[in-house]
Amino acid sequence: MNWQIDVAVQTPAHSALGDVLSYASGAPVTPGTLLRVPLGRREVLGVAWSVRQDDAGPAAMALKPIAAVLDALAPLGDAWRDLVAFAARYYQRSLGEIALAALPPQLRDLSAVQLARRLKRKSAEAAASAASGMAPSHVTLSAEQAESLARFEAEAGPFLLFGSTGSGKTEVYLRAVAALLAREPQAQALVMVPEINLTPQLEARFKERFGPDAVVSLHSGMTNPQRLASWLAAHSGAARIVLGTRMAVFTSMPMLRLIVVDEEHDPSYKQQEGARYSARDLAIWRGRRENAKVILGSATPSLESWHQSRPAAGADPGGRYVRLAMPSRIGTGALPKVRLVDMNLQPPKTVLSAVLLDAIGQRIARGEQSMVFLNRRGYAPVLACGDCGWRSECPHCSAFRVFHKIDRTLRCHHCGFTERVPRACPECGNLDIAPVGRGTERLEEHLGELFAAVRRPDGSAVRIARIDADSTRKQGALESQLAAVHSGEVDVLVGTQMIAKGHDFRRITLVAAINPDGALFSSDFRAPERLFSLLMQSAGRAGRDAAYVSAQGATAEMWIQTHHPQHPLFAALKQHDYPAFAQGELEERAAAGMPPFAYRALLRADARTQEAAQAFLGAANAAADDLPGADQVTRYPAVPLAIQRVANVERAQMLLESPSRAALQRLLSGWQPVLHELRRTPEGKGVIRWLVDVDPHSI
DNA sequence: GACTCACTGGTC
DNA sequence: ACCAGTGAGTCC
Repeated sequence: MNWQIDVAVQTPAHSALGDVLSYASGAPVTPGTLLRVPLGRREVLGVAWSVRQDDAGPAAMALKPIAAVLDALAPLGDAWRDLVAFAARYYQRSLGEIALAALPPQLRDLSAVQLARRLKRKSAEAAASAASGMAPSHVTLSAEQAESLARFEAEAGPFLLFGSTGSGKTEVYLRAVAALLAREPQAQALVMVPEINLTPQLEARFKERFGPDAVVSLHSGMTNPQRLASWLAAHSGAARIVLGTRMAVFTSMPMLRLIVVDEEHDPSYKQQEGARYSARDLAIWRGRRENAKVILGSATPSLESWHQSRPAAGADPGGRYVRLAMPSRIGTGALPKVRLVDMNLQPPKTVLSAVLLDAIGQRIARGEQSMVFLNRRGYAPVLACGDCGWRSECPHCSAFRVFHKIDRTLRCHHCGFTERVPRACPECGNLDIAPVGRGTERLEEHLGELFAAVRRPDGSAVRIARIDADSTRKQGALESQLAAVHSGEVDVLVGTQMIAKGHDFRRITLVAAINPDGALFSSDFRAPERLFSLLMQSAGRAGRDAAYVSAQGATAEMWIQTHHPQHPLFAALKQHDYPAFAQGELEERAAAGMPPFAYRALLRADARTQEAAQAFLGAANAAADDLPGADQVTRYPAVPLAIQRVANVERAQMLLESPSRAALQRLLSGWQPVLHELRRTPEGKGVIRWLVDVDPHSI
């Protein structure tokens, strides 16, 4: 008896190979089973996708036999394979690429025997550790929380939990999970957060409530053995709750019944390399496929989710999501007062306005903390020569290298190229080369000078700290720096948006955005949305500890320095009025035919020269004319990327746009084989790679 | 995408 | 003679 097994292995979408490779087997294999198969002269991990009896037909080609069956592990379920297949189709990647990326990396290196041994050890450990029970919650729910939970239990969803910072969204997640686990003894829940940094505090809260054995984490900051252990626990059903970043959306969870996507608006949910999937959108799809309820939570939802959760009105039947609103902050702490500083009224080149400095000074005098953020790390974004006009360009990229004063380097933030700062101008030898503009390092230094003479209530010197990607590079650095802020060792905290996300700084009563204007008139249509969300989140950092704030008699404040104080974005922000902001943005998007009222995709080409990249895109554009769906898709001409060259690779892209998602999908799938062919033509010469980005985040 | 292999140019 | 680095071709 002979069987033909079609296997998903890691092959890219742009290879001439099909989605699956066929192998011979003397015995049938359940689809979803992990296998080791020969591929060229190596042996790789694969997933059995489909199985056919192969007795009748003459062997068209001699198939290689399967090398090993990893049958110690339960096969991956139909639902998991459907999710992988959907993601591969929708995001224009190969089945194998998605499937293998969705499995823990260490599985690739284990033989059948090693895996079996490992599983045996795991099950012995599981039997030894006594099942730990749930700790009941001692928190009393607010009326809004109770109402949201009641509707969550009564309706099917998907749900958008629109709750302002401090409204207690996490408690709603915990209760929803607790109710599920109590009701169904096998059920599992998946909880996603945008950043690795946010997993430890969430993990602590979940473990406290559900016991340490019920909860596992899954994110790229873990070691391979840790990831494998978590994945196996999820796959076997032993772990009731999986916490993770976007990659966790693919975790095999046989009894998945609930998916939470916290801070669903966060751009981190969109993978930006390899398969460019949106974990939030896949969570919705997966929830529907597996009959799991989905909660998207945010204080500033993505406009897509906001629009999708609009209530019915007149002829409009409304969106597909159920909107649950929790507008109030828990406790007595009011939302912080938003104060705009009109920088047009300040002396030219002012970095920190006198009024803001005064406000920070008052906080210091009262022993309170302030947080100042600037979205640019390093000392200065450019180093320039005053004589000859030399500037610190990166030789490999079309970008400036950033001056880092701490280690006296010029670093390219795009390709990593680093050199020591030259003593004199490399062009003309002039010794007078100077930093232009400012980053967090310089801001930290500047604040230090301004407050050098100021004393804290106990007479000691003012302490200023900085948190950004540079200061937290070392393992555990972020934790220790956060701890220093919490313990009150810091008076003024300087940082990038890293400090605006999620972390509770209870004793901070002032938050300031120094220079957020760039996003107001950016060519990226999502920039205002991101800015609003960032400012709202930052404001949410202030005065979270109501008791502390009122005991101090202080009012929490959010300060914004801007040259455009009349901008409607700030008007909405002052009122903490996300709905007003969203309505304005959505009206603009509808008028301009932009997402969520249109669907988009990008085709990008990387090549040795810009001409080669554009020639490829031009040929691709011409070849798309007659494809199905083309009549409903607008194709824009190829343009260089904003940062045209990175690491000596020239980049160009073209935008596709359609009011119909289906038409766009049809065009893209018809295009795929054409693009493969193109690489072999003269127009494909010099193209290093091409890629399709469906629902791109920035263009 | 990951790998191998054949080929290049550099060095001892 | 030996290698690191690179480009082209293969993978059921």
